[in-house]
Amino acid sequence: MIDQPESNGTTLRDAEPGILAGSAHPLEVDARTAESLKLWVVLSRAQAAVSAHVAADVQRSGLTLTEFAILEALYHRGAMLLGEVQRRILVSSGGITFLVDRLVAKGLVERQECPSDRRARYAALTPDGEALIARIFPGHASMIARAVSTLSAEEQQVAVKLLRRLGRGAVALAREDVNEGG
Amino acid sequence: MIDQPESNGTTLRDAEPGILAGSAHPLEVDARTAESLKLWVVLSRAQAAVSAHVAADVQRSGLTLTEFAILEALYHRGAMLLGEVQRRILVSSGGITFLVDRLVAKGLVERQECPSDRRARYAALTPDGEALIARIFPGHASMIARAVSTLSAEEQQVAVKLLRRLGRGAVALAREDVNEGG
DNA sequence: GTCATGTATCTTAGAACTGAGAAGATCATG
DNA sequence: CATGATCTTCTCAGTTCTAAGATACATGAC
Repeated sequence: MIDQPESNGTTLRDAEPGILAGSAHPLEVDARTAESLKLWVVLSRAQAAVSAHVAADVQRSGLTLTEFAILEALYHRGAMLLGEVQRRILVSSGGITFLVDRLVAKGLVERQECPSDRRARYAALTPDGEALIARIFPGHASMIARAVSTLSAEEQQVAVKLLRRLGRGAVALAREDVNEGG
Repeated sequence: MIDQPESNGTTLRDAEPGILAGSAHPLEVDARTAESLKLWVVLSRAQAAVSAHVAADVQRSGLTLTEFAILEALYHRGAMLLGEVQRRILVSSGGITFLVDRLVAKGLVERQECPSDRRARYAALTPDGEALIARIFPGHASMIARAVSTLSAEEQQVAVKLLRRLGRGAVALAREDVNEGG
């Protein structure tokens, strides 16, 4: 976590990427591009702000955000191949090995062989892991609800629609680039 | 970056936190909370997806995202105290020392004494640093505009308003918690 | 069969941080 | 001016993760 969490009340203050009036440099982009830059900034800051809440909550159970994401995925989806978990929580292949190792050491997760493919392994919750996630998930959920409660239910629905489209669009664009560039 | 970027076309696929139909467990939260959880998931995924574009772009100049954020802040705001930069780009106090050291080693940034407070140091762009950021910023800006172009200009404005309020609200809530808890 | 290619996980080195605390400077107060 | 509280940066050990390659298995063409 970032230290000096309050200092002078300007932590996480509004972005104002400096492109606007009062900048040390003249305007360099048109208004439309400026709005896109602002979107990128507020998107990152909102995510960081909510993430700080979630991380603090999860940390009280002795878990990192990423560890919790794995437990939650296994809880709600059942056992999954390591590669599936990896793509779902967006870490590298080395990262998923590292994380599952750590959860195994904590006794929360176990590896299981895959009968149809001897390269692959399942990750599955142990009884301890299932008990832990079942115990903390409800509080976790209401904690998130509180963290985003600045938006009304209707506004949250609008935000979900826009963000889902934004995310999907960015992923699709990245795939296009890969296909054209490679 | 995460490897296996395409594999089976389901990377970054839609979240569906597993709380809905077909889950291995019964519904555990009400619809309102489920929508908040979904907001948290799509927020994180959208941020990650756009961030991947930005990081790839910036990496072509031999910079990390965080290094670029520092250069951009100094470019648009002029020299800043290390603590100001730290709060602006959201890293730890150790992190800002580390990052500025690295930018100094690259010849892009220099430290300057603060005449009114001998504890403090300014970070300022060197001519090389200024030339670099001036050269890459326009392309960077249009690259971001492209990454978020799935949303129309009007939708981007709506998203900015909602995300700004969401971020501010979450930060305010965190401060409340600190004041009550400490 | 066997060869080439692709896939799934693991290993390793090291990059990019965080967190705790030290050291020095400043500020507020009596 | 003391004295203590608070900043500001820096140090350093440790954590979390990435990238690249290794290993082992699978799959399809021949």
